[in-house]
Amino acid sequence: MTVQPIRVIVADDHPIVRSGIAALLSLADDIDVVAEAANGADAVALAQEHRPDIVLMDLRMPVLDGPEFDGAAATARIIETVPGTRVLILTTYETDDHILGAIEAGASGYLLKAAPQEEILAGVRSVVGGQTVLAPAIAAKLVARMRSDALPARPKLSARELDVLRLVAAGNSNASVAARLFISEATVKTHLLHVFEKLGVSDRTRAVTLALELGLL
Amino acid sequence: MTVQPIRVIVADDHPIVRSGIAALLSLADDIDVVAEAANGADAVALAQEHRPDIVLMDLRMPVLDGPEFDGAAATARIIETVPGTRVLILTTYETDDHILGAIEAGASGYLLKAAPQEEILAGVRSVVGGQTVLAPAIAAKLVARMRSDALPARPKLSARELDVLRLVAAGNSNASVAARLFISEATVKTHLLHVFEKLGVSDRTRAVTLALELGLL
DNA sequence: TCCGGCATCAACCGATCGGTGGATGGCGTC
DNA sequence: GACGCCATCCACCGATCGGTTGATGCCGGA
Repeated sequence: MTVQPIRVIVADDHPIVRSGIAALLSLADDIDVVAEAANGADAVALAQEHRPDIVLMDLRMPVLDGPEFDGAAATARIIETVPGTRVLILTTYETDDHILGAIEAGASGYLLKAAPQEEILAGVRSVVGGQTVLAPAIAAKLVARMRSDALPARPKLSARELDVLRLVAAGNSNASVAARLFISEATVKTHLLHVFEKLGVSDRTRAVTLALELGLL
Repeated sequence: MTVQPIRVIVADDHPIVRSGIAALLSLADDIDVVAEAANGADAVALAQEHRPDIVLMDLRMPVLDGPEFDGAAATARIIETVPGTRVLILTTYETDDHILGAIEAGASGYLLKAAPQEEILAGVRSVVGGQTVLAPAIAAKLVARMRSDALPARPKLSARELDVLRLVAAGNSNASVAARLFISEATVKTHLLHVFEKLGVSDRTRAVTLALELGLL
């Protein structure tokens, strides 16, 4: 009674890398490389044919004639069309701009090609077990990204200006803002004019959208 | 010539958990527990006093009198005031809503209390080495969060209504929108009125902010 | 054919907005 | 004291907005 091995397809445009990964995986008794793909389109076709447990996907592969499939697009296509197959992304650099694209496309793991062999094998086993795997460097980038999303620049509107702008953003007229803040409409308009000056805009709507973009609201 | 051990403070409001973690860490020759804290304020004070390599921080601790410090706030305070000290967050549940707060506060790692002991020890060593550590379940939550951010709900404004609304959001008057879309101002106003109806608002500013909230723009 | 959704357009009118003069007073810093 | 920033306020006026009437025409589906 033998345990079913993890069936893997390796997708990378560099033959040496592809063979190297395949050779590494072949050393593991519980992993079986069922096919190799040199580009995204082949990866999708082979995945649909073999229905593997995992596709090891290089993020950066050339886009060939016909349907355009870079790593992220191929990932999305596989996840969409081959139920039960997970995609483990291999990237060369942690600075790879396509990482977020692959996240959005539904990949289950992200490892660096430069990772120790044990880490890649462990990653394969974890992903089959339903886990999400992030190489530490990629986790750091992800965290930094979320941190930068959360902490945008902090400018220079006064507390009162922000009070007024918040109420305007919620759809209040100047008269309504005035009533809510117990001030006159003239004061509201003055605050708004100051806001317009500071943000370099000339209408309330743009003031609000820009303030949102800048994280002021 | 002995290697300098990793100096750790353990912060958790439950004595049993605290002792358990401290005992686990004491088993490791390269880790030295220098203090224990029962709440965020104590964690901050002890970190400032001992300047450890790492604070193991429970995310959910009661907020006591005086400065209010839950796990995330204490994390921010430590990172701000104790250079060289990193914070490794321990959470009970991967569904913990405070995880993102801790990320934003600058924590370097996130592990589940239920993780295997080796994983916690490895996490401590990795974080001291400058790496970011994510427990798989937490990585999955982070990834899911980024994915949901990327794929917001998609409602029911027509293409033309969205065209108009986008230009309005950018600060264009109705006349300017009309010129840019090669239509009359009356048409712009009609589209806007339809947008107001569909979104249940009565002014352009609120239409824009709501559309942004709903992911329409 | 009918119907609904969408895109386009007009005229009119009251409400609201944005801009442009002004103004006072409080506070903190030099 | 002078200065800058902030908060508050006024009157006036042209520009713009939102709402309310209408209208036509195109397209796709039943």
